[in-house]
Amino acid sequence: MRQKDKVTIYDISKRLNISAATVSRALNDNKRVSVKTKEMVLKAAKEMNYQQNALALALKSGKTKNVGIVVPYINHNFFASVIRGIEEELTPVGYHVIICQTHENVKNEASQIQNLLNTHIDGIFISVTKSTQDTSHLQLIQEDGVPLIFFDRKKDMQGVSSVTINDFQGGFMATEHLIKQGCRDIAHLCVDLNLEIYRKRYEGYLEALKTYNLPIDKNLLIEINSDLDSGIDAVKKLWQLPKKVDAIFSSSDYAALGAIQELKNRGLEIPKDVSVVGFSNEPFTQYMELPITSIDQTPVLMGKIAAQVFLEQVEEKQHISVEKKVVLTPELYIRNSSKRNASKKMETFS
Amino acid sequence: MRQKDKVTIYDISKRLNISAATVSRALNDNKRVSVKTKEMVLKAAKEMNYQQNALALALKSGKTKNVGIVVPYINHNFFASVIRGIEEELTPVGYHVIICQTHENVKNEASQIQNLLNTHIDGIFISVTKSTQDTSHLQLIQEDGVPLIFFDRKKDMQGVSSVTINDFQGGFMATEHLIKQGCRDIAHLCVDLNLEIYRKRYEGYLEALKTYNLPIDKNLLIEINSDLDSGIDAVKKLWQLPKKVDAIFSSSDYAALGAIQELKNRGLEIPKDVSVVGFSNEPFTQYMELPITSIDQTPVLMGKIAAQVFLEQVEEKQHISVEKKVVLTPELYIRNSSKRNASKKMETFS
DNA sequence: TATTTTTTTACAATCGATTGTACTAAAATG
DNA sequence: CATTTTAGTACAATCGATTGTAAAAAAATA
Repeated sequence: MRQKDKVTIYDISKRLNISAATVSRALNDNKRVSVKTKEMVLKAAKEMNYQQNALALALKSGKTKNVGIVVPYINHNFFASVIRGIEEELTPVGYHVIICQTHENVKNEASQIQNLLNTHIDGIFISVTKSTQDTSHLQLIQEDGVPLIFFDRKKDMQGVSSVTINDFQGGFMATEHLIKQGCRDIAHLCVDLNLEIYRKRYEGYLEALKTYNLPIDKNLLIEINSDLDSGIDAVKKLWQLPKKVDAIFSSSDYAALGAIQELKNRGLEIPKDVSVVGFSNEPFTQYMELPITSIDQTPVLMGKIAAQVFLEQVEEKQHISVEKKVVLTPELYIRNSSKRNASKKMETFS
Repeated sequence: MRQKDKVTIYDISKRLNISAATVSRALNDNKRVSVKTKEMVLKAAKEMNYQQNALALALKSGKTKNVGIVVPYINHNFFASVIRGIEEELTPVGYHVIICQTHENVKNEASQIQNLLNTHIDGIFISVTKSTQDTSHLQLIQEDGVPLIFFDRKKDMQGVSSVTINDFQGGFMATEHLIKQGCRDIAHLCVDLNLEIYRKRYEGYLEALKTYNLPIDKNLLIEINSDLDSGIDAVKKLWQLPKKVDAIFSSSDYAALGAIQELKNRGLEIPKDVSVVGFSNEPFTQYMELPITSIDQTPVLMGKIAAQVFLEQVEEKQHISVEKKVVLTPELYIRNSSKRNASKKMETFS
């Protein structure tokens, strides 16, 4: 059976000697069709293995039952997990999910969006690139009347919903945890402060220090990229300072790992001499010999909530698309890289 | 501009006082339209910001420029990377990628496929679930005349192309490497031997032992799941044997990690006492304090090749869809978990 | 039985682009 | 100048499903 052999309502109508319109109405359980005819049509449809042509429907209705997801990288655990969450929520209600990646490039972002709009998508989920400043390509989505939902990395746009985590709280929790473990001189490795998510984590860190009456030392703020080498470099910089820190809170798990490696190289004991906390709860953090304490961003949940927000917006009959800002609470996973009480002897892995 | 405000060829035709057919032909650079008219139409189209309606085109042509990818889990590094490869290859030529995950459940697999076929997909890429035995849902794809391409986990079906890695060679390489490091009693942790990929790795392991005239001891074959605990259990079982092994080749990186942890718990030195090699080159293997030697499956490349095979098949004018079996060569990444020469002192991480 | 009301079904337009056929010009030929 | 050829354009059908309007058939009423 090739595509062209697909059964249509016309085939059914011919076989039953009724009009295609009646077949269509019968299939849609319209009251204008007699019960007898309905049964007849339904039976024939089943026998002939009729499948509704989604394209024709989409052309007529303007709804494709497809949504687009735009992320920097699809194979990063965080984004893949958000996508999974969205997918799990939308597939059961008949949507398909189209994935696009931008490689952190705004130009790609714009063209992917243009592409999606052209495909007549029913909605777009996006986590913007690090370099996205101008939002004109995002406004195109609004102008087309397509629901738009930000997750994690958002831009401030009127009428656009978003699902994020409370990065401020995450930063606070991480720092507070370190303080409660007895740490007093806590360094912070931060990624680009121009980005809201990283800035908020930094502000949370500051707030925790303030709350517990600890001094704030600007020298303990090190700017990094989100990679292993940055963590190594950061420790090298920190150890050039006269006063040595006894804890590091890194906005990146990768940098936290690099920091740990460099600290060990210098013969320091973790967490006894220096405690370390990361951010993102990347899978590897729990697999390490020395598992790393980290903040979990609940990405699957984030995806699910984003999907729910979308569905609400779509089903909103009155088109009063109220913007909705959902902020999820991050979770602290305490592991051996910061567990001072349990650190006399290194526990079994896991 | 709402959906309905989208500019159509009729809008252009009205403005220029010509027929829509001429506009269509002009836009498609048909020779039956004069150069003057073409220029006029192109100019108007640009001014009015005309965008071709992909749905109408799809309905007419039967081609949607969408492909489906079906995988067990989208947020597993391997699959996410293959998807990325496919996406990178197909997006530039105008395709969109629709992702479906099966959660290793055949029933989901069947319904996802049914869904995709219903959406008039131009092709389907699939890595089947572990439990997929019956292939009737896959045959539906063929019967619909939709190109089907297997990657990694395939089924033997006539006329269906596939892209896999040479698992036999991977098993051989891993084992040979251990032998060359001086190991003589090599255990193998294997996942379900009913699955071709795992069975081939096992066969590669056997072949390497044979090649180097090492005895084959069935007691050194331990069946595992692909997780950390399985690795721990495997070592416990192995250490109940009278003779202790000096190397472990695991078909799973996770189990390899578990094995390493258990070995360390027992006070054994790695790689001096026992060398360990994993499979898949999961990202965490290189981040460990003791980085793990592993076999890389080049997933991004696998995706790209799969996409190319698909494109060839689609562009095949004569519909002589020749089945094509591409087998990629795996790569061995040697790291400290098996590097005996360099193991007097543990090297810096990375 | 005649008329009105209700039920049921058919016709035709629509969504937007493509394409075979037909027709009207203009250019080329005798 | 008349006729043939060619270029350029218009008309209409098509893809498959939906839906407003009209018409036919059946049922209910006078």
